[in-house]
Amino acid sequence: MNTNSANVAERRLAPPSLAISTVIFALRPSEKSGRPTLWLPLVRRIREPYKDMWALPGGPLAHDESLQDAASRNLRETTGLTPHYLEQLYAFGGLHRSPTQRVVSIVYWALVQPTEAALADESENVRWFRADRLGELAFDHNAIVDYALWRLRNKMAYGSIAYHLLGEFFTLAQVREVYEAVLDRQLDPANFRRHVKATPEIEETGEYLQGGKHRPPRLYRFTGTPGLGPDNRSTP
Amino acid sequence: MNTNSANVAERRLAPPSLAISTVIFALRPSEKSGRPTLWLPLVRRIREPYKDMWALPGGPLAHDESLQDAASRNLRETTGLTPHYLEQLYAFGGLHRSPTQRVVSIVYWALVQPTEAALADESENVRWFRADRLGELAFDHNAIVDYALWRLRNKMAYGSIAYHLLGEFFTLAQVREVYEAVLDRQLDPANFRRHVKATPEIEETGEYLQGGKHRPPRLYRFTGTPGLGPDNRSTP
DNA sequence: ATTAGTTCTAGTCAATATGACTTTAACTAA
DNA sequence: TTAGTTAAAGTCATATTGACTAGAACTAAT
Repeated sequence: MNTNSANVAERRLAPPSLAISTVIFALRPSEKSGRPTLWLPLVRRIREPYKDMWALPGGPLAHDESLQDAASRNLRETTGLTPHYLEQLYAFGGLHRSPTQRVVSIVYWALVQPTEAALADESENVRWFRADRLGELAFDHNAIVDYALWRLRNKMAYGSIAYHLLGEFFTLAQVREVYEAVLDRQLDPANFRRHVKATPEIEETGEYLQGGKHRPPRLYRFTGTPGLGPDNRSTP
Repeated sequence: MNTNSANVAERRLAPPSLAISTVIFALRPSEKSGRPTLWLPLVRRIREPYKDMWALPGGPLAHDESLQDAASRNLRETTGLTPHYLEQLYAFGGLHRSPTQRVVSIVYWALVQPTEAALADESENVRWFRADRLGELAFDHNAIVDYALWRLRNKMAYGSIAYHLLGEFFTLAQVREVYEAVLDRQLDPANFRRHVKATPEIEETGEYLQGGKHRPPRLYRFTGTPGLGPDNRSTP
């Protein structure tokens, strides 16, 4: 608690510093049920404030990169991932987000495919957590993740965002599992199937997924693009 | 065009500067038809770059105010308005938004009621424009306004945002006019009425609007709150 | 005072979308 | 061959939506 008057004076003079952070979602099989669940990677803080606590990956904005590039680079540096979906979440700028200085964080959120997520770097200081079992994070990062989850559920209910959490080919049951994992409720398989098949961006392939102990399901492919925002183009 | 090497070196060293801007929407009667139309206030730039061009109201972020407070203050200082609705739009951080330095702008958008908007300060350097007839603005502000309009239309199609552009009491026809102005298409009065009357946040008053040359319409009141985001709470 | 003109308001009706449910198909494992 | 499993298609009742009709309630003109 060394908030002496010199520090306060310094803080008042210095402009707010700008940081970029990312919330990265991927599906991984739950340890117990084996069903897909939402996970996200966090990094351990190695210095004060909040030393040793888990936090969202993030860092400063380089002078020669756009916000989106900074988020993308950041994500690659900490986890080795290249996301299929990356969008701005929100700019967080409350006065007391960090105890030592005023920080404005522009936060992005990303979706990565499970094959990629499985290869992601994990180490002493980078670890994946279930999105619904995070514990207490550094700064206001719990609130940020909550908001990202809320946005994800919202987009899921409408747009065709679920496909960015899947690989190139998938069965309709897999799509349903994504929805069930994110929205956290069961969906009627027959009605869900009817709904998805009415989406023009979903294309039948001639292939079937073999290996199950039941009738082999047809494989589909997603032909749509992410939405359209001001930068990359997206956000309803 | 004085981008000499000294300037470039300076720019590379300096961290990106942070600014807050606002897109302020209000309804005003169209000059020709008299029907309500979307307008927004712009300020004339009094220095380079883009000297004498029109731009969104904006300014720096003070050290002791939140992003939302900064937007709110900014809006009050340039137009004298206190909006009923204020929400973060997007953080714009492209590399070449400003020719002289790297600027990251966190942009808010606001809705004000027509009674207020009518009282808004207007001067040599502050003027209201029809949202669909802006001409060329400074920086990337045309793109920002376009995006704000897109977001407004999106929210309008779903949520109960239209009421923040109206006064405390309104007729169902007035609500429909707001939708028609923003979405730019005609709506069936009877069906629209059925839709709005199914909204629980809309409350009948015992009053009727007199003075028209036809059957006097009932007045209604909006009892809902803005949505819920991370700060103020909002954004689907 | 009557009538025409206007918008408000409450309905009808058909088409479409949605949720709950049933049935048949196609595979594996015993 | 049969039981078990999920895929896939279809049924049916209900809810929502768009297009439309008709009476109610006012003003303005005749």
